[in-house]
Amino acid sequence: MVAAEQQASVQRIFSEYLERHGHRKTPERFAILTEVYAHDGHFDIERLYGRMKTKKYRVSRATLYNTMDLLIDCDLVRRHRFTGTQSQFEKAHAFGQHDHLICTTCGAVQEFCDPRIQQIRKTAGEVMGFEVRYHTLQIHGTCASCQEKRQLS
Amino acid sequence: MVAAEQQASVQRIFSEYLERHGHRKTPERFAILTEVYAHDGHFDIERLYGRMKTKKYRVSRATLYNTMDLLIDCDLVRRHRFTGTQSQFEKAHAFGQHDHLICTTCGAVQEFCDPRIQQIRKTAGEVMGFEVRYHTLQIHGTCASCQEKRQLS
DNA sequence: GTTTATGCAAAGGCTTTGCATTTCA
DNA sequence: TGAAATGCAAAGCCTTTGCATAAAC
Repeated sequence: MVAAEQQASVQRIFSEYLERHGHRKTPERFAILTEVYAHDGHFDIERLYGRMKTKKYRVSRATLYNTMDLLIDCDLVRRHRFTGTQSQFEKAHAFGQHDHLICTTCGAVQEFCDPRIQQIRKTAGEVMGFEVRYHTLQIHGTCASCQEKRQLS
Repeated sequence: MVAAEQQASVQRIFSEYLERHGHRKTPERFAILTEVYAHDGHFDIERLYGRMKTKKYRVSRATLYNTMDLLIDCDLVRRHRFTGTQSQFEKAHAFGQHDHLICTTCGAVQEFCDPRIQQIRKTAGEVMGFEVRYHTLQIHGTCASCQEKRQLS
């Protein structure tokens, strides 16, 4: 799927979600969604705020926080709490499920993918009578680069 | 392992850790470890602070935060960031590895265990040249109780 | 006797809240 | 027109920091 198609797709999903829940379709909300889907990777509110400030849409931080909640609720955005108090966000639609390796030394975040996690999700849900919506798997340790640096010292 | 043996074991581990890293063996540090291992389940700093205030040892919040960092560093305590900004902690020694189901409706946290996660850890580490230390797997969704309530309404 | 840890309070950083103003329906 | 969203600034909450005091080594 090319970027333009993806934009159209997520805009439609968001629009239907807002309608279904009786929320208003404000230009700010769609502008935020557009900006979120214009980039790959993780971002925090401050970075998103900065990116939008330099463009046509200047939205308040409060609106960014509110809109993130909506986008998370309709599964267009995922929230991560890697470390510290600051939340990291990431677009979640039409992307392969992936999880994260987090280096406890340098803080770098790498992505990886293992289909076996789907089995675990399924089993856990069945055993506990839990309706699974999404998961977060973080593997913490030392990245290859920091392992090398440690050897040298 | 009975509780007393476990206490002795983790106290020794902590003592050796402090020695190895040139940290002082203060009574506060051991009192905190004792209190942490006196209870099951998750706790936050405020709860731990409250529990210790009612007992012989009255420690400052700053010392609790500092000591948690040490206990995490020597793998006696695990930190969780389930939701919100507040960290949850949990003793980590001599307990079966487990992961968490988190209800997005009521916030309840259930534990579950699936040995297949070990394979994923292993594979991810090998493929990415990553030295795995620990992982956190959270499955988010709706718990059985909240599913029932939703049906009724 | 030094150096490190503690305790207290203040500062910090991210997030939420309150309220006046705007705008969608 | 009425209800909901926005923007701004203030307030909140958890956590970290600075510094004087106390204690480990």
